[in-house]
Amino acid sequence: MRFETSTIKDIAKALGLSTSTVSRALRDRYEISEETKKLVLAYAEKVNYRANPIARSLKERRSYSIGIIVSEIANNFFSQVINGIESIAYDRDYHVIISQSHESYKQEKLNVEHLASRSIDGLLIALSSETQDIDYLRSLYAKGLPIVFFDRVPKDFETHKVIANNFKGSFDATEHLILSGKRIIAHLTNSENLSITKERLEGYKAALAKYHIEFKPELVKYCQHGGMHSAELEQAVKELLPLNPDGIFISSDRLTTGCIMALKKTNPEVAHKIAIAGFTNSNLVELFNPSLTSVKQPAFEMGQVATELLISMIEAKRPITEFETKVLDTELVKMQKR
Amino acid sequence: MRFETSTIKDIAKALGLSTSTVSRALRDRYEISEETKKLVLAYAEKVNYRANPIARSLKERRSYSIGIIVSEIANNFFSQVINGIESIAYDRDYHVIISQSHESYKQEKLNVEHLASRSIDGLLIALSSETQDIDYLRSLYAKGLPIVFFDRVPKDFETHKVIANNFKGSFDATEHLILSGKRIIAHLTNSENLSITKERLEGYKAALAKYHIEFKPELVKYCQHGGMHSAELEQAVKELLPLNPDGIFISSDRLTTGCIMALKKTNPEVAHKIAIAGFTNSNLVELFNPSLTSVKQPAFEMGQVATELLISMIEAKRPITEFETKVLDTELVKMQKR
DNA sequence: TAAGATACTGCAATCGCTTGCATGTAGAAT
DNA sequence: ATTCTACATGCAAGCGATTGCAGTATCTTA
Repeated sequence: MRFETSTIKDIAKALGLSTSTVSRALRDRYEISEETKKLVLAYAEKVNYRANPIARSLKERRSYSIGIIVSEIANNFFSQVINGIESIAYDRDYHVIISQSHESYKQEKLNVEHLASRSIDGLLIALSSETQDIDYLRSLYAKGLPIVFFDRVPKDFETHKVIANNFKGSFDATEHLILSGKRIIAHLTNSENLSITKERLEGYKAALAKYHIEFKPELVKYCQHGGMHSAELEQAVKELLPLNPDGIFISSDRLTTGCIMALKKTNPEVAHKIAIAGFTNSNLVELFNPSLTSVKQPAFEMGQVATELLISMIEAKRPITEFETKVLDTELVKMQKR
Repeated sequence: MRFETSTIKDIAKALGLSTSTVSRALRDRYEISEETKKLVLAYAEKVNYRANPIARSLKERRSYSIGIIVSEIANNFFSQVINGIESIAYDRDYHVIISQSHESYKQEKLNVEHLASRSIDGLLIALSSETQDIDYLRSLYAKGLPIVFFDRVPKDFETHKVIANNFKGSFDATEHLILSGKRIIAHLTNSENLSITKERLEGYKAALAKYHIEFKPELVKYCQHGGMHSAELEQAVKELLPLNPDGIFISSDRLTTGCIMALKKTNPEVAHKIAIAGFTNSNLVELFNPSLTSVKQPAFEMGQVATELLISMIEAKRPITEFETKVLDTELVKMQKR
């Protein structure tokens, strides 16, 4: 099966022009007379001509597409980020190619390298929870692949980054729990590798400190796989409950929903007694039972900002030396009274 | 900024061979001596050579990528389908490019045409709720673009299709409501254009008929935009409530969550009195309050089957004349006692 | 010894598009 | 009449990989 379309050559032949003239007419170059342009444009329209982007990519050595790596698209936060990315990319005539790491380092590396070999012009990436070694990214970056990190960013990698104000988001959520009378506040969080894990832990600690509540390391549980495995979560919950927490602050979308699920499953009787505050961009929070206080990240905006930065890198005439880390504010959505 | 990689030419120069020899060695052709092959392979490995897929696509007139159109990736059903698609596609060395129609016909058409011009080898599509005119798809299909429809399929379009057993899924859900004592069962559903809407309505009617409950058209509410706008849903709920339904059967993922949300928002006092059964692939159903009975579609499997069919079309030596419509069974997950 | 078989390797065209350079024409300026 | 400028168009190379055909070297076989 072959997919047939007309080429610049067909147009040239039909109009008795050379391919160069046609190409230039289509690109509206000054060398071509208005008359010829009209002729070409009209004919191109008639045969529904579409430039072959593959050929153009080969010639111009760029593909007008940008790669995205997230852990899961079935995650409210990431799918909202992707919507933000698309909204900007399509306006600027870029295409996006989405890949999922499923929180696996191996998968992430494979996907990135696959994308890179498919001539993406730039990469937007949120690291997987397993990722520690980012040398493969450094090497691609050194070869000239523009990269912008968002949400989960590496520590020492000089490029643009876009993150939420994780410290403040965590601080606010924890403070909210404290102000509603909770004193034994557990913290369920992601892999220690992640930037967001560290920042959110700091916010949590700071809120405790402000109200003179002692920080107890045993109240912090890390989930290596970011809640991808329910066993991991149930284990964490099982270890936390004997410490009698009256509140839990949870640091990611998947963990938040997963933790409530685990609580309900393993200890339904206490599920309603523990106040929960967590990061989540789910638009179904209002339906949850037990209900919770959520920290919403500006996901859509994050995607937009990251994409703008990436495109600016891609289209930069000369190497960029000044990099920004944009920090966007989160929003605290307090638990509904019921 | 330019992204530098080594080409076949570089290898040829370094090894004092011609590009054709290198190309043939890499593709393990019989004309090349074992010795030369080893040499080339070793060097290619050393410089981390990756064939430029753009160049290969141009030469071979195919891109090894397949396009996907869904209404929203932020939808459990679709994101699971996508995971199924990926699982097969990557195994067969295809890449996937995902686009969202956001339930808009215009957007859908735009995206499909964009994808087609980017030389996708085939298309997997679930129609938007607005879509009525599929001539643009017919024309691409006629030009040789393989297309497989899933979930939301058009009526008269001769190609492979993969759908859930919507009739049975709806029948089971409605029957379940009846067996739990409900008698005034409303039906909240998608745009009338969609195949799934018709099939699910039939299942609903059949269940009513089986128990000699009269079908009342006024108990059926259509949402043109598939629940993309909350106003639309709230309006539907507002019109339904005066009819005093004791059960509602809802026919799509987004509508199901949206409807519960609308109920809670506009009429919290009755929200718990109405039994709800609906299609949804959300993995958070257990958290919902009020809880509900859900019809789960075999989303992952649907993606897999559709992809296998599509790839078989793409790789077919001669035009295909026999088309299949695969029907996959749904699963009824009954409401949890609380 | 000549001719054929076998094993390797390279030349060059091709996919569709872009673009530097050369060419050609007409009118204006010297 | 000669030179210059402006405008319009075409030639051909090149992006990276694939592949039909041709060429060379070595070895068989009659």
